Amino acid sequence: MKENYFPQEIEKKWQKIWEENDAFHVDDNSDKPKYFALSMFPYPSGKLHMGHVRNYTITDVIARFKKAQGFNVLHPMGWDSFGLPAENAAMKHGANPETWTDENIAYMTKQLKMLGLSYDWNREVTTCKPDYYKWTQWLFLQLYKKGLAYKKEAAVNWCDECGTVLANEQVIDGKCWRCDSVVEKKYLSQWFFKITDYAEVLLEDLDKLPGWGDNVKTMQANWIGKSHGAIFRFKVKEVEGLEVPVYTTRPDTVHGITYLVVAPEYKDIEKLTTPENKAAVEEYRANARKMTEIERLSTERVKTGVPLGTHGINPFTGEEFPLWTADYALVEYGTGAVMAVPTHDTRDFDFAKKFNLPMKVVIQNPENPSDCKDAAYTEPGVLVNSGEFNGMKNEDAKKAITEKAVREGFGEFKTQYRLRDWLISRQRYWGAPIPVVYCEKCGIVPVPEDQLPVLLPKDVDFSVVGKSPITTSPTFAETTCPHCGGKARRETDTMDTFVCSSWYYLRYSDPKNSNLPFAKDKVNKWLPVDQYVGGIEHAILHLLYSRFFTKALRDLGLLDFDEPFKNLLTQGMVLKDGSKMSKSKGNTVDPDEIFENFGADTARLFILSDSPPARDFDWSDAGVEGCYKFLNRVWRLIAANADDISLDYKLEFPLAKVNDDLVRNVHIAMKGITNDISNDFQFNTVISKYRELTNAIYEWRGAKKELNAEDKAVMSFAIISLIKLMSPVAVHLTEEAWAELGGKGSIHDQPWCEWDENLAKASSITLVVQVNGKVKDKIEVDEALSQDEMKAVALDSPRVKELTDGKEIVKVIVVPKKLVNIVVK
RNA sequence: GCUCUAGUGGCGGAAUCGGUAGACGCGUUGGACUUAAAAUCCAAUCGGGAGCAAUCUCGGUGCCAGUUCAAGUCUGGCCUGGAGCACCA
Repeated sequence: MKENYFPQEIEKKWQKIWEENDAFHVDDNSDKPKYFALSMFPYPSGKLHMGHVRNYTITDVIARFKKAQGFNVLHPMGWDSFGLPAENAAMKHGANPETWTDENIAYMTKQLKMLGLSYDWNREVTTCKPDYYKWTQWLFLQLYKKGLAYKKEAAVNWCDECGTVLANEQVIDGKCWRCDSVVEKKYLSQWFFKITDYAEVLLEDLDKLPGWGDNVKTMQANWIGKSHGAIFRFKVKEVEGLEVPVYTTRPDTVHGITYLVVAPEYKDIEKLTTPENKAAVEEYRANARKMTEIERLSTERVKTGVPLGTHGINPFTGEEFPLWTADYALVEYGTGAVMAVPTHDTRDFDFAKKFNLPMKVVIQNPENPSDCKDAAYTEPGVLVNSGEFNGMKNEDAKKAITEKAVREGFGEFKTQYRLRDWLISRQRYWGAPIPVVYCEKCGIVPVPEDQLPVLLPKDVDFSVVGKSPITTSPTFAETTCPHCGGKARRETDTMDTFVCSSWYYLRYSDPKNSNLPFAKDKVNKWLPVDQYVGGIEHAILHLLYSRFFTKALRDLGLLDFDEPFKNLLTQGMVLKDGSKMSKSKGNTVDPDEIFENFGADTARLFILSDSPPARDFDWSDAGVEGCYKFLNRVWRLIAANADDISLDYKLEFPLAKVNDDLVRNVHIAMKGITNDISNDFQFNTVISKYRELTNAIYEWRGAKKELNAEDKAVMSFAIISLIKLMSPVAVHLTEEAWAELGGKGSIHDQPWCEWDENLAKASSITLVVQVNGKVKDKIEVDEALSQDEMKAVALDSPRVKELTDGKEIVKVIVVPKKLVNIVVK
């Protein structure tokens, strides 16, 4: 074995061998229990960044650990390869998005292989390839048949920079999630997925996911935004037969209504406007329409609005109140109209203050009544000024008042969700074409399944601005109706890339299937994913969409499980000097350089070493070097002792004779490392245990001059165990060492180590002796000591005698195998 | 504002059940080896105080209370950072 560690040489050698042997091939027909370890697949942007390295290393170690533990592990990789950057790059360089994407995939594949990841590349999935997007289109058709895909005219978020619409979830602070430019409102006819049909079950089933972090679950719950309340319908004094329904979560405050607000886009707003107010209302609405999201937000809660001139009638009191329009009422939520109770809602209060509208207190805290002159009172209380409901607790009144409305026919109980339907149309080229045609006679006609895939046209001009390049194809749009054979036009919109990534994990179970997206038995065998690892930035979008897809496909009978991802690990960001690595800050670290200078094993070890996976990780050059030095230290340890190590060592002396600390230390490490990986993947402590064991072997070896036969067995046991324990992380070094020591096959096919509970602890224990809760002495004692004996030993300690001399011992607390606390006065 | 999450040495972090706070590493300092450097190895490293010294002593896990023989860990209140949502009626 070479004296020095040359990672570059070793790593290339083994990567080649693994590839030639198809070493990580996964067999569908194994007797072993299955385990599906999944990383979020990357967008092929060009090069791997350190976030990828962290993500894939974590999953790889999990996959290898589970494999060693006897699972049949599915650990695949693929490419989320549709999307705008490819199209932009094509425009910029006059190339084709496909070429650009293929080149990036090739480069990044090379990098992934250099990282030594144990992927079964036979199962690679690439969303922009026709053999994949054919099935994205097919799934669209299934959802369409079920009524879960539909087209409607809607106010949409328009990003001018990207020339496309965005889903609600893709608008961040009024800006585009991808290019950061300001998002505008536009009215367009677009395709939607009816995710709202699944709002309740998407919320409820979060309880079925104990393996997800609470942060992600609450984010999803907040996004779905369930609330309980009531609908009340108000008659309009000036317009016979027209009613304005409102949704409220505070039916208890209904006697306090002093005005009512409808959104500027409210459907009946024109009927509700009197001729005298028409001009002002029109102007207000026109302004609201022009406003971008960001402008609407930047008004920072300064309320605006204009009166409509008409009046509503409160069926509970007979009182009349004015109708207004204001943009703080949202047309998409509830009924688009709000009953305003300024005394008990802060927004209504602000609005009423500004426009000098009347207020009426209807809820009070009897202990500390408020007149609501300076602020709304939104706490619980008792009803006042509310007729028959006076004196009732407001929580009880919610029910009683709604019941009255139900009885008298002007209201009902209502559960409301914030979640909106998922807008999937994109006016872009580089996506899966939506497989429908528009026929003059037959209307919307889905493309028959046997005509899939609808291929992206190649004869397009990428230099066009403000519209989709796909529309420039002279051949694409023009087609015939599959139904009547007449003239028809193809849909030129493509699907949001999140559609493609909402089902890719299912395809891994059966990636080559040309008859179906996946066979039912295979998908049921491999799924759900046992461990999903990825960034927290996908907590809402991708994970919610994937959950929706899984549930919809279950209802279509395509699979038999409810949730796609059993356990979710959201890894923290990789930082440099305290801030996120980014090209603009110039603080990026190129993985290629790390591979070249230190090797992939160092990169893998370091990225796992300093922080637990869920926390942010601060990259430091010194830390990388520290890990490189450690691997060198391990190498030297093995190389220096290689001649004394035998793979068929025998440690066959009776347990009682095992007073060798090294043997115990190895067992302690085995137990500790196994537990640390099993409990929340605490790789940082796993690596500190590698170091402890390495230090212990060095120390043990340093204390001996000559090794006798038994020593050699102990040495062999220790070093081979270290190699085994480190094999999921330092994948190349351990493989080389295993081979050099004469191991057969691959270290990565060896079973995980097993330890003896009796040996996985120190031979004696340290009895901690406290006086009044403070540590005063430590005594090495036999573990078998009874509680009385422990007490006796503690009281016998000279230190204790000294400290308790002349004092009264009030109490002695004995914690078995640990501690004695003597309480004195 | 609401929801989630975190707060421990110079730094990253460790500490199954409430039971030795600071594992392991980085950094720093001193030393060995070397003509020298790199590499490597050894030692020290939470703060204050006492002592020539071994050592002893006090304080210490964001802040303030509480429960307990015993609190980084449990309870109540507060402060700060991070993330998400945000006029959702």
